[in-house]
Amino acid sequence: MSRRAAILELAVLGLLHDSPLHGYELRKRLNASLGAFRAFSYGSLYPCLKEMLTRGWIAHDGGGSASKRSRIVYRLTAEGKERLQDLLADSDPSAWEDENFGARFVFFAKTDAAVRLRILEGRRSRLEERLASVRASLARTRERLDSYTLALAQHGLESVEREVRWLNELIATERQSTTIVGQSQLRDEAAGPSPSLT
Amino acid sequence: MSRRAAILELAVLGLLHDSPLHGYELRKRLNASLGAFRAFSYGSLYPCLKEMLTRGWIAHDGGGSASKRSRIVYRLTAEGKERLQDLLADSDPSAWEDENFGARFVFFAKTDAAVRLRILEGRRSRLEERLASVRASLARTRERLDSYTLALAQHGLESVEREVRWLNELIATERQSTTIVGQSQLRDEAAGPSPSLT
DNA sequence: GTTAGCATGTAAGGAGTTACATGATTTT
DNA sequence: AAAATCATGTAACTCCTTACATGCTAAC
Repeated sequence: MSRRAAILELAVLGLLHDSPLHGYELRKRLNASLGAFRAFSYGSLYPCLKEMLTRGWIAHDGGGSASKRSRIVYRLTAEGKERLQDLLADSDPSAWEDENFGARFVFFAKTDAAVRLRILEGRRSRLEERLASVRASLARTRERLDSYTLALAQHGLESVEREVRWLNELIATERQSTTIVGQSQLRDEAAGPSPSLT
Repeated sequence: MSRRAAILELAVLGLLHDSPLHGYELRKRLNASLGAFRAFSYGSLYPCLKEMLTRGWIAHDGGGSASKRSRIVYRLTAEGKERLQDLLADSDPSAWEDENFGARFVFFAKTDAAVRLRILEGRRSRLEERLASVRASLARTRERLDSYTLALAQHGLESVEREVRWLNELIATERQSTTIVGQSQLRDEAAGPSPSLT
């Protein structure tokens, strides 16, 4: 049974939400979208597709008699769409970690403003916890550290601070859109709020 | 047998290079040093210690008769020190990936300038490859992407660019130290070159 | 004297990769 | 017609976590 890695399942559902795809192509897009934080091999993708098929999240045209074999094109079912929303909305504490947040963010345009806001805020508070704990541990051990370890810690801190500022901008933009447009903006998904990115 | 994860072995050798430690304490320091990119549980640490013991990289005082049990304090052997240098110097392509680079950088002060420089340059060229491939894929697909995916890609690119600049500074500093002091600077390890970090 | 934290260890299992096996289709 | 690359799939193996089992030692 093997409780499938949420991240791979999420990514497959997200990609198939746009258009039907076969495994080989799916894997290329997977590693293009998630490329920065994660890569998957066929050895994990194909078994995952198999299981998602039995669960009913996805389907393929097995209808035709002796149709062209080779490519097996999967598409999302209605249950699969629901499942995608559930996965995106799920706020298990691990959802704020680097990889899981990244995977959710990639498919942001496929969910609604309330969920987006919750994810962004969850991520931000996760990063702020991390900042606090790193700063504390740095204050405790600063004297004992060589300059390389210090330089790494410093660079790490600044990266996290940068991400927090980025999240602040995104959150501000989301709130504006929500306030002005109200609930019914679930329709203008494809465009998104276009936050400033300088 | 299980070809042990280089990263855990490296970290243990690096920590014991400073002072003898027992497993429990080792794990705390491990997750403090590597904290940002990696965490280990006892379930991987203790078996690793056991194997490193049989390989002769580390040793513990089994000499005393019925000495205080409970804590088992490990120290680095001469072979262990060599092994640490080998691991730090090893330039397997995977050595430039995030986690592996981080682990090497943490123990930079424990190796010599030539190795440091090679690692920094290896990491930089790895990042430049990544930049090139992300930029290429972005150029190809820019039109098809929603603004969220674009924002994430943009933020990711800027993070990598920032790290490249950071590496450039470190490399420049290393080169200066090497040129001025020559080979014999292996002695002033503990201090390090103190690059500017603004 | 009992709770909390220190300290060591192991067995089962999860999540994924590598390497292999196989065949179709396109390119040269 | 050979070589490359598209396409699917599986078995073995790696690395690590979780959960458990066990006892010591300090604090209240």
